[in-house]
Amino acid sequence: MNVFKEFESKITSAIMALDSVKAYEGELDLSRMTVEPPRDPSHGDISTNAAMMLAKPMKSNPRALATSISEALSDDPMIASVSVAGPGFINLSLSDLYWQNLTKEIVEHGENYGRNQISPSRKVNVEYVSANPTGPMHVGHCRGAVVGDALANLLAFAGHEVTKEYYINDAGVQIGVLANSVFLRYCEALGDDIGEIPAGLYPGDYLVPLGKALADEFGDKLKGMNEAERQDIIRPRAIDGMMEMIRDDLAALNIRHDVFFSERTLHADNGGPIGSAISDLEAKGFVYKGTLPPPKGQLPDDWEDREQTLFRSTDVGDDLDRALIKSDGSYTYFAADVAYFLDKYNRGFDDTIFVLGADHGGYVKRLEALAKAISEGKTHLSVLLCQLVKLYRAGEPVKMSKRSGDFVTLRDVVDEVGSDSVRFMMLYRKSSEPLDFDFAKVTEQSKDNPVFYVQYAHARCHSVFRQAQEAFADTDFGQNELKNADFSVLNDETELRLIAKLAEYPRVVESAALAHEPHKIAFYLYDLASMLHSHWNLGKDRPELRFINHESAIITKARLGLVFAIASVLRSGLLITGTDAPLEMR
RNA sequence: GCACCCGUAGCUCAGUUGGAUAGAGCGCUGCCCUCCGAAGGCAGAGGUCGCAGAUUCGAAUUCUGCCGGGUGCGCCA
Repeated sequence: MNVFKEFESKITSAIMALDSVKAYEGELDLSRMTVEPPRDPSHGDISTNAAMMLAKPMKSNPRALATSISEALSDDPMIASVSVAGPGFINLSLSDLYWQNLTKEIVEHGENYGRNQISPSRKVNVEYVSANPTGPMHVGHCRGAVVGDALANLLAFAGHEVTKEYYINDAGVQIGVLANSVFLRYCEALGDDIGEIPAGLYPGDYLVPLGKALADEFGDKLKGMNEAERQDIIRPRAIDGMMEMIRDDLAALNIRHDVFFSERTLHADNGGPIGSAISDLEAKGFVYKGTLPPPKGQLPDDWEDREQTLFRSTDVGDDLDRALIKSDGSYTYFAADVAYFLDKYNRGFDDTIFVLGADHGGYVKRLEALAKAISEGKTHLSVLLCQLVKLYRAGEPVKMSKRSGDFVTLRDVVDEVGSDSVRFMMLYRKSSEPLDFDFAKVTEQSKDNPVFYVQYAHARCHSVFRQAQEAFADTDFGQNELKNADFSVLNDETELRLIAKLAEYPRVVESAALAHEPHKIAFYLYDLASMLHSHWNLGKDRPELRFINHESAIITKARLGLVFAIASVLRSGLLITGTDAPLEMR
């Protein structure tokens, strides 16, 4: 179903059948051979570098080799013409029949066209968001959330078995701070005048309901307890409350995780899971006691050498060894990560992907080192770093201060501009590229707003169906009927180019999945939408090309098949990005 | 000081993993609605792919060194 793979194997067997190639049996490496659409459509439908690549090891002239390969290919009825161009490219033009048959196939598969491009399927864990459960989600979390979710959708569509995971950082000192902040709100709910929220505690109003709930449940009993006792009561309730809020925020962005993994569970039994994870590392020879060198730049004032339990991560690619146990004997945050990764590894994931913000860039090498050390190279860990987002309102940067809850929450943004706009905008850029997000622009209904443009194309397709049904009241334009349309009437150059664009979709899915680049889907959708709009307008100059041909149900049916195919791919891609594919725009 | 990310049209960005004459949107100029949704389309102008070397049939893409911008950098989480 992937055109390029199909012709790759045709080309490969044509090459292997050449006498001049047989002489080199087993010596030629075809792994660098490409079979792809040429940049310039005038060069045909498919281009390959095969001859240029093989010329050197065969001590042959690339153009001569290309000529003999193309002669071998020219018998194929699906190939309309073969030509040799430039330094030795072989360009193929496919026959109309090939594209017509492909249209039928796409109609048959509908939204599943392009699915399962990658085999064998792998078991993949994508961890994303993992915001601290101390408050509502911040805009800063937005990009990683969307990119992670779309990446997970993409990998699943491409054929992997994907788990969407959220790591709850519910074990650090920030949870103690959270509990104390909630306690203050509890006192407030009991009628105390709490005045200004002291520095160091979370000031947000979102804690007020939690304080009230505690007052309802416990009356004033908590006041009589010491801090440790009441923390034991408040912490789990506070964390649950925060996670409930975060889940709501995520749901507003159309995000649902499969697994919420709690850091606390790693600290159970006096940190048993962490202890045994460290023992595991130790058994593999990666743990020692020692001191770390001071940082190279300016020396912190309170710097002192301390002997600690360290992970020899420099043996597996890190810049510095990493501390596992603090000087007071407790575990570092990273130690919990060791146990967490071991847990994932034991759950059998072939790939472990972390989607992190650019401010976590310094963390990448130690995670990669961790995976190498624990799995001894058997599992693959990768980190997708998302660069920061700058907010603008009508061209002016939005000021944000963390003080007194004066930050922009994810919910504020979603409520103002809508989930679809947020998601698509976050995906309409390579994640390694910083992103400017302008409130005014993303609500605009114009070409400048890509999500609108793509959704409009999808709605337009369905508008054609509505119109066609009016024109041909007695004709069934359902999927089962359309797939049996006579596609031989799709023979205009512009129609065939549109089909050729659809033919690229599986390839785009594959390469986006392999490279962990969900933005490629968004860009492809934009291109496809653009071609649809363009073809639509062509119907003004050339009425005979309109989708609906009032003289002929046969032509209309075939063209509606094409429209159906386009709408299916648009919808399929929009589903990966996690945005809606509306039937009409209002 | 070190690590990671980024320098492509006036602006915001793509660039099929090393391919042919480097593309799109915005902005600018000029066109297209008696006609399936003009919320759209067509055409034009606009480039030393940060700089300098290296690798090869071939480099925006790979390597090295600079320049410029961003993010981090001992037990935080």
